[in-house]
Order: sequence, then structure tokens, then C-alpha cells
Amino acid sequence: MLSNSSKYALKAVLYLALHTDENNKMMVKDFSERINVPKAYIAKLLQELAKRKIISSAKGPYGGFYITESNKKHTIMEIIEIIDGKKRIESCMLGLEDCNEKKPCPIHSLISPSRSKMIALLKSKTIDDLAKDLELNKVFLPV
Amino acid sequence: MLSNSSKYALKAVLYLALHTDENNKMMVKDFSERINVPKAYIAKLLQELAKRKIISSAKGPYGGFYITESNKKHTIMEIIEIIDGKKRIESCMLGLEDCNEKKPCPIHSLISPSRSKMIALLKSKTIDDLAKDLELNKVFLPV
DNA sequence: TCTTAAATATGATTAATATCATGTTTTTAG
DNA sequence: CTAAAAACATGATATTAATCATATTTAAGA
Ligand code: FES
Ligand code: FES
Repeated sequence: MLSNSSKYALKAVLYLALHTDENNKMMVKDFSERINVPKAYIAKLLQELAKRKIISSAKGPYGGFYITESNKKHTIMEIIEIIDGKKRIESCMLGLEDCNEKKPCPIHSLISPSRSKMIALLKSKTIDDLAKDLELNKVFLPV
Repeated sequence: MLSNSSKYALKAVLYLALHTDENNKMMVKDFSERINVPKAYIAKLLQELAKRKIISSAKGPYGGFYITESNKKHTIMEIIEIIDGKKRIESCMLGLEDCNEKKPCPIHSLISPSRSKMIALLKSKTIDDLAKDLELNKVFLPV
């Protein structure tokens, strides 16, 4: 469902949401191993997210990646869509051109309602929401 | 969520469920293009399913693959698990060791209930169920 | 201004999937 | 008993995704 890349991106974004802000930036090398993702790999992903304004970054000495309150308003789904694309998450699981009720594949009725629910939730939850859950120790970030 | 391989396998199995039985076997070369899957590729997948008794096969002249009433009692999930493995479908989406309520990852509560529902449905539906839907033109098999 | 430190852009390499190919075994019919 | 036709077993190749590497750009501070 999710690619490795978006798993990694989500982990990194949430880690940054907990540990950074405008005045506390963090370099890739200082957190990549904390979330157990290869440095060069996560760097590439975060660069893409920074370009798309989901997270923030600053070049040069004392620079790094960081997440502002404004960044935190972005949803989990936005991150997934940037990394994986809409198609991966919304297309027909058996390969029909379109996935909809008009011309459903044999497993559409089995998976579509659940998947829609899932997508709706991922669209409704922001980085901030999940960061709060983490702070309250209600959930745990994989290493 | 599903690999290409299990998509293909499902398409092939459902096609066979509609068009074959003990007395009407079908060779790979006679249906692979009907479901738009490379001949050698689908052959390999079906051989695995035949070995696991999900479908039936006969070697030699007048042989081929076919699906018996007994075969039709197998569930969709069985096919997916044989091709993709349990892990692909049930593991934590962010990469936690185990996926459960005891130590949930940040998106567990967003995706787990829906996914469980989905899995339950895939486990409850048999090849026969979906074949019947196809016969009634309630659903459509991707080419 | 110059050095250093960071992200950025781009491309190379490696690993995993998907795809293709081919020789072997089994079965049927003549 | 033999020839042909099918699945079966195994491995090779190609494509895609994951990972790594590096030169470039930008900014800070001396
Ligand atoms: S049509 Fe296949 S999943 Fe919706
Ligand atoms: S713990 Fe991550 S999906 Fe369940």
C-alpha cells in the first residue's frame, strides 16, 4: 500500500515535528540513524517535501530541516501523494482503468469502502495531530 | 497493497472459474492474452497455485488448467497469501516490528480498522462467490 | 571576502520484482 | 512404443524501486 519511500518520509516528518522548529533545525546526519533510514535516501525524500513546502529547510551552516507550525497543518495524505502519487493509493486493485461503482472489478466491493475510509482519515489527519499523539505516548514511531 | 503477481493470479483464477471445469480444461496459451497477462508469467503463477491445490491442472495432450467445484471453495485471501505472503498484507505500514493495539504506530488507528475489515472480507469470499458475481454481470474482470 | 557547512540537484549503483525462455516430465492417442 | 502436447521446474533477463555518491548552490561567521 505505502512504498518504502513514503514510510520513511512519514517517519522523518513526524520525527522533525517533535524535535524541530524555526529555531531548532536539524541536519540529516543528526537524525537519519535515529529513525533508521539511510542518510542519502532520506535526504532526497526530504528535499522533495521541502520543495513542495510540506516541511522547511535552510542551507548553509546552522541550517537543516525543520517544521513550522504552519507546516504542521499539512495532512498525512499530502505527504503520501507527493512521494507515491495518487495512483498508487487510489487505483483499481485488479487493474481496471478506473476504480468506481459504475464498473467495479470483482474485489471492488470488498476493498473499496474500507479503502475510502482509510483515505478519508489520512486526509483528515495533520502532521500536528499525529505529533500530538506521539507526545502523549499514545503511539510509537518505528526506529 | 497487492502485487502485480497476485492481481494477475486473481484475474486468471476467476477467468478459469468461469470458463473451465473437469471436462473443459484450458491451456495457458488459450487464455493468457484474454486476460492480458504474459503467457510465461501467468503460467508460473498458476503452477504455484496448482501445487498448492487452489486450482487443478493436467499435463499432456488435452491437458491444461481448470477449476473444480471443490477448488471454488477456496478464498480470495488464500490466493493472495500464496502469491504475496501474509507479511505484505498484514504488517505495520510504517515498519514497526508487529502491528497491534499494544504498541501502535502513528497511523495504525487510521488504517488498521479498515484494513482488518478488508482482510476479513477477502477471507470470507470464495472463488465461487466472485465467479457468481461475474456471471450475473454485477462485476467486471479487467482485461 | 573567504572558509566552512549545510541543503540541493543530478546521476550511478544495487536490490527486488516482473518478465521471459527453455529443458524435463507426464499423459494421450495412434 | 512412439510422437506430440501439455504443465512443471528452473533459471536468465529486463524493468522498476531502493539506495548511494557527488558536484553545486547557498548562507553563516570569522
Ligand atoms: S474497480 Fe477494482 S478496486 Fe475498484
Ligand atoms: S502498528 Fe503500524 S499499522 Fe499497525
